[in-house]
Amino acid sequence: MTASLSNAFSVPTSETRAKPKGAYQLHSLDRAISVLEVLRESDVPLSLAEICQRMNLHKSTAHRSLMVLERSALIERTQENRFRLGLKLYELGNRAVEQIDLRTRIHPFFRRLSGQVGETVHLSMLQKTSIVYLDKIEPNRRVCMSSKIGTSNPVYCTAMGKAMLAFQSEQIIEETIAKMHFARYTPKTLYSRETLLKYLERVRRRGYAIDDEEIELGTRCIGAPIFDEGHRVIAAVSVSGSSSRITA
Amino acid sequence: MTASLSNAFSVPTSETRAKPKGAYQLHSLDRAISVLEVLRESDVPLSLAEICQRMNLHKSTAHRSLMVLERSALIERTQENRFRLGLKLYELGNRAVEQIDLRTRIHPFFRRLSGQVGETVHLSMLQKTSIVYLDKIEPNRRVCMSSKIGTSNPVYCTAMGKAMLAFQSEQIIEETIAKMHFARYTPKTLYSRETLLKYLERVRRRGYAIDDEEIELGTRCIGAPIFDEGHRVIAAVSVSGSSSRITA
DNA sequence: CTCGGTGTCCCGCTCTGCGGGACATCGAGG
DNA sequence: CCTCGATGTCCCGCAGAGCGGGACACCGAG
Repeated sequence: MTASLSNAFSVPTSETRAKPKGAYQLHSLDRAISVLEVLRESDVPLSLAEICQRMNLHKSTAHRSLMVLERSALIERTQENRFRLGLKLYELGNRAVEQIDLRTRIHPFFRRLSGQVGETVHLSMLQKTSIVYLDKIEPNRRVCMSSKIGTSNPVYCTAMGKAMLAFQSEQIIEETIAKMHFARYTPKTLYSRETLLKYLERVRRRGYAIDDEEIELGTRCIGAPIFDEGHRVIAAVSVSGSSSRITA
Repeated sequence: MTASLSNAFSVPTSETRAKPKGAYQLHSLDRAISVLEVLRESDVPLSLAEICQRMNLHKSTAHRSLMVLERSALIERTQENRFRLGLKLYELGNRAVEQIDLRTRIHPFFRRLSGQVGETVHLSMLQKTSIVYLDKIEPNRRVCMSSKIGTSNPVYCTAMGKAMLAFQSEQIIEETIAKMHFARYTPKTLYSRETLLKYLERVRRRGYAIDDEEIELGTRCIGAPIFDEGHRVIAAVSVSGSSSRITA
C-alpha cells in the first residue's frame, strides 16, 4: 500500500521544491500548512515579505494564502500588518485533546504515580514521528526536569516515544522509522534504524523504556505505555529526573 | 476597502453552496478548514462518508483533503478509519497563546482580582465576532459559573466581548457587527445592531460592560477591557456569578 | 523630489485538482 | 455460494482555479 502510493509519483514534473510530498497533492493546502509551521517557529509576528522569503513564494501567492487563513482566524494580523498564529488554533487544539479525553480518564492514576515517585511525570501521545506532551505534574522541588505541555519531541530519543513505538504493529514501526530524521542531541542519542529496532526489542521484553540522557545530558526518564481495552497503545507516561537521582 | 472587496465577486458563477466567501478564494484550503470545523463539532470521529454527507462533497474530493490533512497531523485517523482533530492542532494552539504571552503577563494581577472578589474570573481575547477564553480562576465554592478554557462565545452577549468591542475603532466595530449572526440565547440577549451600538456607547462612558443574563439566565458578569501601552484593547477580564450575588 | 520597500489587486495562461466513475473490500442477508 | 449495498481507494480527462508577473498605491528615508 505504501509502496503503491510511492509509485503514484508518476510524473516527477518540474518540482524543484524540496517539499515533503507524499502522493496526495493539494498545493494551496500544503502551502497554507507550511505557513502555519513557519509562523509557529517564529517568536515574533512576521510580515508578508518575511514569509515569502522564508518559504520562497511569490507575493501574490502568499498573500492569498494569508488572507484565507486570516478569514478563518487560523492566523491573525497585528496592527503593524504582521501575522501570527490565530486563536482558532487554540480552540481547535483544545477540542482535539478533549475528543480523545485521555487526560480526564488517566488523571487520577497519574496523580497517584506522581505522589509515589516525587519526580516529574508526563503524559504523552504518539503523533507520527513525535510525541506530544498532554499533561504533567511537577514535584515540589526547586529544580525539576520537565517539558512544556503542548510541545513535542522526537520519538527515538524519549522514553515515552520508544515505549509507545515498541508496541505498534511491525508495519507501523517500519513506516514510522522510515519517516524519521535522526539528529544527535547528545552523544548517547540513538541515531540509526538498527540501534533503534534493537532497542525496541528490549522494550518489548521489559515492558518499559528508558531515555538515558539521549535528548539532554543529565536527564534520565523511564516511560511505560498505556493500553486501551483492545490492547492497543494509546499513550504513555514517564518519570523524569536528574540522572543522579534516577538509577533503579 | 471592504466595499471594493465585495465588488470583487464579479461573477457569482454557479456557487450553490452557502459558503461564507469573502473575496480571496482558495477552494481546497477553505474546504480543508471546513473539514476541521465539522470535525470540531462532532463528538465522535467521523468516517469519510459522513464527512462527505455533512459538507456535501464528492468522495474523491473529500478523500484528498483528508489525506493531506492527515499527512500533516492536523487530523488523525482511528483504527476504524474514522477521522478526528489531530494533536498538531494542540501544538499550534498552545504556541499561538504563547506567542501572545498575555497569560503570564497578566496572571499576577489576575490572581489578585480573583482573591478580592471571590467569584469566577475569566481572561479572554477578541477573535472576529467571538471571544476566546484564555484563562480562568474559580473560587472555592461548590457551585460556580464558568466557561471552559479554549472555547468561545459570541461578542454581543458577553460582558468581555462588549467591553473589548466598545473600545475598537469605529470601522472595526462596524465590520464586526456586520459579520455577526445574532441569536437569542435568553429573552435579555441583545439582538440588533442598534441596541448593541447603543450599549457600546454606555460601555465607553462607564469603562466596563455588563452581561445581565444575556447568554444564560441566572448568570451575570462584569467585564473590563485591558489596554496595552499604546492604549489599544488587547484583552478583557470578567467576574461572573449567579445573578443573586452580583448586584453592585 | 526620488527611490526602495512595503502590501494590495488585476488578469491571462497553464496545469492543478475536481468529479465521474472504475475497482477493490467488507458485511449482511438469502 | 452469490448478490447487493456501502464503504474506502485510486485513476484520468477536461475545465476552471489559482499561479505568478506585474501594475499600482502607499509609506518612510534620504
